[in-house]
Amino acid sequence: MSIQSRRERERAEREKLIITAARELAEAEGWEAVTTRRLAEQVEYSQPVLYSHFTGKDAIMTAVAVEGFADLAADLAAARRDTDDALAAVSAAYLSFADRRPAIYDAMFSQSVNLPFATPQAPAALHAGFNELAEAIRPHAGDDDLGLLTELFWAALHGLATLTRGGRLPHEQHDRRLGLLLARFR
Amino acid sequence: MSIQSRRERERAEREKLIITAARELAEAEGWEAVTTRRLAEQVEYSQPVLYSHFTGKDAIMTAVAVEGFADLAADLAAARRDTDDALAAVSAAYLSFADRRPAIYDAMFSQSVNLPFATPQAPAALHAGFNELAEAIRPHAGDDDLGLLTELFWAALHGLATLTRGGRLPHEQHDRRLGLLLARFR
DNA sequence: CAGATTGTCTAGCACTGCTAGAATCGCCAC
DNA sequence: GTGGCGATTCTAGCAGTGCTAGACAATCTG
Repeated sequence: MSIQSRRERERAEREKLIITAARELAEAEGWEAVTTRRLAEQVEYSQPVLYSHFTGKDAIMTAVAVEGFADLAADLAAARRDTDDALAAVSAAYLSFADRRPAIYDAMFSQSVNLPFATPQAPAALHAGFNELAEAIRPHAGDDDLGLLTELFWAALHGLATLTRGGRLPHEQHDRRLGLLLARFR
Repeated sequence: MSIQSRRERERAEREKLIITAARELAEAEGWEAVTTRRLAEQVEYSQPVLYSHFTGKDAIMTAVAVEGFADLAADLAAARRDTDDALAAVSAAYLSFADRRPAIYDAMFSQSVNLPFATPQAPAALHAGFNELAEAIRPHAGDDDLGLLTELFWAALHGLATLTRGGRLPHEQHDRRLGLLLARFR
């Protein structure tokens, strides 16, 4: 019993190590630099070990994404707590997250399609983040369906984040663009 | 002179053939199925021929994207012409394009980062499409900067398109979400 | 028709994700 | 302690990727 639980603990630690290494490598050099070989070298194990923890590279990216949802939800919650203009603060925190951690943001919202999203089976942290957005919007929802309106607002933030990141929108007027969005939502 | 112009013509035709084959393959099976080998087989030449036309696979995707900008601009222009609610028509046309032709849409807005965007060097078709959006928005811009507002509206549409496509937003309430967006922009 | 040039292809490099089977390690009964 | 046994980990390799050097063939010129 004890010996088996130690093994499971070690296994869990190594799994965490893999996820962390993947995240750091992706943050430093982008996901295309995260190869199974480099990842294995980073955690000082051979490639096949990765496959005893995850079904494949996609699953590793998904695990990183799930971590990211928790981080994002925490950022949004903190932003909403420390201000009296919740909508502006939460929006800024969201865009800041996307800007500071583009690789994780990509894993969360642009890649790894295998995660359940708009269902109860979605990761709890994802619901938590969505709820932070929803609470920030609630005062401005009026008669509109809060869930739908939150989805729309999220989509707008996501569009700004991805288009800016991909060079489709210039960084310059970023704040004014956000200001326009906020004005249209209240 | 004549003989050289014939060669250049044949070369241009073959280049067009490559782009068309890449687009069709991507539309049928997604970009991950578009390998240089399959593409070469499709156009009935060997792989290195591709590299005498394009610097690499990215350049081929970019060429497909440029074609896509023209198609999208045409769709938006047609939508704006045949209606008296320009904003709704253009928005619906945009989302319809993203939904019907996801592979091309990805090439245009999610991949192939090498294209100049928010500069005069951007492809003419891109400016044309942007202008269609801007003209649809102009009546509702009020005192806001039309360019920035158009960028914002575009970002919102883009967010809706990509999140829906990636399974992040359920298809179901799609129309109501668009209705909310339109309501907030006029 | 010979020679030069242009164009094209064959073959191969270095890399990818992933896996079968060999080798090694750690635990347990004796 | 020590041998044996299972679980774990590694070495080696497969089939595929984008891309390219150098051999080959086709084409036009004098």
